[in-house]
Amino acid sequence: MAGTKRLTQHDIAKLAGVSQATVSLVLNGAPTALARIPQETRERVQHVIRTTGYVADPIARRMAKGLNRILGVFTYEPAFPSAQADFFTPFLLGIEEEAQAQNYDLLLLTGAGVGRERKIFADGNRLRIADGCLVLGREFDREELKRLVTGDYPFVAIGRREDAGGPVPYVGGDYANATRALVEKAWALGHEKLAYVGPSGSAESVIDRWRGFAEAITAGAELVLHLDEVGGAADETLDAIVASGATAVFFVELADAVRVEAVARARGLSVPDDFSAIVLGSHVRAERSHMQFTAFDIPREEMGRQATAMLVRRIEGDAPVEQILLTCEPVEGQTLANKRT
Amino acid sequence: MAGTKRLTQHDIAKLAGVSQATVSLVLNGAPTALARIPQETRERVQHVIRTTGYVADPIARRMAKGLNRILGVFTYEPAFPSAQADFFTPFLLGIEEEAQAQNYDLLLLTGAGVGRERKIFADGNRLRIADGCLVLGREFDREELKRLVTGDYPFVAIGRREDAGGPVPYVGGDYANATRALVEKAWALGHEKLAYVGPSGSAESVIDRWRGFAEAITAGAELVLHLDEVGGAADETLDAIVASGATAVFFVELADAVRVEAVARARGLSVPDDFSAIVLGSHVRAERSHMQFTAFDIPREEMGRQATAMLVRRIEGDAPVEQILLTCEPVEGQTLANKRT
DNA sequence: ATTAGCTGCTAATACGCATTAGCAGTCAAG
DNA sequence: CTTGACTGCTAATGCGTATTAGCAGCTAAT
Repeated sequence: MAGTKRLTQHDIAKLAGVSQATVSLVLNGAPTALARIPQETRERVQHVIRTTGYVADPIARRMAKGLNRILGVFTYEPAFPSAQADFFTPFLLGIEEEAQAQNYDLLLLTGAGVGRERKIFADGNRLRIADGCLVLGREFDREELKRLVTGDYPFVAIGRREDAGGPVPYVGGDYANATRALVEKAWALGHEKLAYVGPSGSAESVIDRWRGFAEAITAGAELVLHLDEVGGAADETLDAIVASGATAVFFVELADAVRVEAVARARGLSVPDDFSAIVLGSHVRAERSHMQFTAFDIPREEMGRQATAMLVRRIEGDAPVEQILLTCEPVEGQTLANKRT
Repeated sequence: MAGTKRLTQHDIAKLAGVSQATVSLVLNGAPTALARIPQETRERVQHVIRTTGYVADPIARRMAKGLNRILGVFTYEPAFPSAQADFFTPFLLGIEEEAQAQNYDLLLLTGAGVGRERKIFADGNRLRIADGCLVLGREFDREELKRLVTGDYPFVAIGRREDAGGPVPYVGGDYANATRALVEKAWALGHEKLAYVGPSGSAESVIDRWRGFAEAITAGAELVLHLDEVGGAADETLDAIVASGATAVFFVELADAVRVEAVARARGLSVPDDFSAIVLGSHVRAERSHMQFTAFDIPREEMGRQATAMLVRRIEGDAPVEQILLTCEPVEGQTLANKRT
């Protein structure tokens, strides 16, 4: 490994019989400056560069210029490990695509620490290696977010975020309207007694769903059951649903829907004949379940792409704070019955 | 975005009433040097650092020290886009895990260029930002590989690679022996006429499988059919298999096996009753196929982990070239029949 | 013949940090 | 009271590049 020293512009300069500054100018001088270097000299320098295979050290470049075409990606949970893999992958897909299109590389902020919880500002703030960063995760640390907002470091959140000492630039999914649309659809199909399985607080994504649900329900339908805690025994959840007389059940988590449906089937109940089930979101590998739930689609790749584009805008153009919510199209599915027929 | 200028050690120094050098020493001076700075001064500096939230610029750090705890990950194909996603993800999973354990961040080398083929040495060699890099992909550019081997930049390939101007450090899967084991198992179960569907050349991974197969077959079995081209019409492949009288067919690609089996079933033939099918490798989402093929397992995550560990060894310790082949355990499956009973 | 303007370059500096040599002061031993 | 060792720091330098100011030589215009 210890071997040939890395070539520098100085070496090239000596070989070409010019100064280091000239080499730098030949490589990437402004047109006005380049105009003052005759073709002949330029070719001499280029030739040396080509034959030696010299490439500028990006670190030094960044040192001098202040930018290095790297985007940081910070995830509050490890990006790949199995459980999460399906959650982050679609985002990363879009991010990588757009980063490539914009000619940026990606720095996955990983090291934050084994076992300990991940913090953006934890260690030597390796973040600053990147020109800006994307932040993703189900729940954000509000203190850190505040610090980001107040600071002068370009970043974009994936997923809507409440103001934190100022507006947060983000690209999110419009869960509220998507949820509302599903509620209204259920109402249109004759469902008047509704149940909601999932929390209504904490993370923005959860709040938005509940808000969309709550706003739509004032239109006439009735909320006959709201189970806040998730992941509880599917048995009990089903009991509660049956007891409530709900005809349509809205699940925040696909997993809950899957378990409840399984238990229902085991008891001889049928979805959607005995009650309809609607899932508020799409989940990768949903196809594993043999049942196609009525739901809405979260355009994760597109969110990644747009967030990346927004970040680049902020880095390069000093653009103002933007907040984008992407439409989540409904997914037909087979679990929402028509009560009117 | 335009806002407070980034803090530097100089600012801290002024605030604490010391020199920049002292700040640097307090932050990360060698014990011997630290011993010469009294507790009181150290605390004063630390206090300023804490209250201002200063963090050292990693770029400048790297500039001065030469290392920055970043590992590059170069993929010859885009890492996430759907088709490839399942191929790279398991590797990345292992890589991220180990990188985190070793406290390194990951730089995904992306930007190489839209549309054009990806080259390690393409652009401004952004590679050098990282302290070393992992290279993955089905097929490598041999010229580039040679340049890497000859150069003094630490790297590790994932997957076995032939010498390229010198031995290539890698962590791969032992496909040859895994293949041999499956052939011998088939032989032990009474299969004497074998078919091989898949290429025998080009990429190392393909060569190894064929080598393992060819070596095992000398033991007595007979190769009655070798279809080199893959992805051909499954119909014709099946015709050839049937005509050859082979009792066990080895597939390099799972996809081929799946298609052939489907066509066979459509014709009223059964795997493994009419002929056995063995797949030389494991594939993510293999579970999608309802048939569990007899195969061997490729420990992709472990490969990622070990490659990362090896790379860190090379970066930090100037370790010699290592070449590791991980054992690929056989997967029982239901497609290899016993002919002896 | 002076000036103005152009050409073809180079010297010098900044970027933020790590590191080394060494300075000024104190204190104890000889 | 000189020497040496030790303490508590700082000045200076280098890392490899980008960038700006400007120098020397020449030509053409006044």
